[in-house]
Amino acid sequence: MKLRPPSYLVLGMLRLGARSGYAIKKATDLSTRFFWPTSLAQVYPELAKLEQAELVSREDDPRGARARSSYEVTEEGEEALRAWLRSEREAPAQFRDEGVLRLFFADALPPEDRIALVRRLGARARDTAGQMRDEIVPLAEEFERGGVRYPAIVARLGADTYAYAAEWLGRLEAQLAEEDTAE
Amino acid sequence: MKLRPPSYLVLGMLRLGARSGYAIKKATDLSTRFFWPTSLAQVYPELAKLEQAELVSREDDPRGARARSSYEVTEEGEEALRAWLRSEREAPAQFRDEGVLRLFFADALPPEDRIALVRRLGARARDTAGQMRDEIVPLAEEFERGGVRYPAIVARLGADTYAYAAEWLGRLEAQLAEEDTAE
DNA sequence: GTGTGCATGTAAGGAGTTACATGATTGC
DNA sequence: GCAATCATGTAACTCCTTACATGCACAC
Repeated sequence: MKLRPPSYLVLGMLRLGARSGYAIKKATDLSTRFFWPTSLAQVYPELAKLEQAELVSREDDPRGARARSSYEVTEEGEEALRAWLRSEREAPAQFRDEGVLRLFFADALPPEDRIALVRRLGARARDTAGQMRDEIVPLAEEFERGGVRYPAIVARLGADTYAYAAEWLGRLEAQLAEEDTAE
Repeated sequence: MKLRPPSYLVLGMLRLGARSGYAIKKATDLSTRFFWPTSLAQVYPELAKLEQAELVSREDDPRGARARSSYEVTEEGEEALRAWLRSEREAPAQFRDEGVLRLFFADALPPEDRIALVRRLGARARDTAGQMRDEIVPLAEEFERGGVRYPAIVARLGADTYAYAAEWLGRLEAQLAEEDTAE
């Protein structure tokens, strides 16, 4: 079985304490969502493949009459995760943002529409930064108190970087508004 | 025809002076690559669809014996581009970065490997920032001298944001190194 | 009793990439 | 002469998302 980033996401989340496929998906929504989102339709088949490869082990763990599977990372799974974490080969980061694409072509708009576009982008960046600061970072810091540090580090890196971009766009907006009134 | 971001990418690049499918792809590699990459296998079918919808017009424009199509944005195409630039609806930004995913799970590694991982991430961010600063920004500034400002604005936003992330990771690396020697 | 959350999966479709296929032009 | 670049397209494949399908548990 060829392991890809979604495999390591599942492996890593199990290692951090998520037990079911559902829990893994929920955990990603509260943490890796901003740099590696996933869906249930990815998680369940991935778990099945990892079980077949004996990188995770499965146990029945029903809640009342409702069936549930409880997964754990095996020793081989841990080893595979560490090997990936150490490996140098890596696909380049992929960023796709329709908002920035709009900004790139903004010269086609009249000045007031350009400023509105910059304002919208700035507001969105502020929103994202705020969401990370208020929702993602505090959750990650609970793990940090338990000795698991890196989720909090990544959360702060994300929050700070988005905040930086938000400020940058704020300054641009102010500058454009000034130019506009100066005429 | 339903227009999606790649359609507007093609439309916008034609508007900025690219004439052929090949030229559009080359232009994206030198500008939008970091927030909206594309491939020739996307550009050519997109051009054909846009022509059918009469948002672009095509002319034969051979170079010697080699056939070439020269495209131009029609009035309807301009209008469609402006409508998109003004529209508020927008898919959320998508960022996928295997490097950051690794960092998120870095607690599974021994301290020295964690530092090496942070160092690699920092170096990569510095590389990207440098590439933007040295290759993308100067090219965009040529357009700026011709009155087309936003490609340069976006290039600077990207270069500055990556530089910020690179510095952030540099500080983290220094801090981790200090903790490690302190023990 | 009812809505929200927990829980597990499959099927179909969309978006984008890499590989394949071909050939002329230009600069060294 | 040869390599890099210009130029156009198609086919196959991968990855991922949305929609579909189902049903229990728990809190209000």
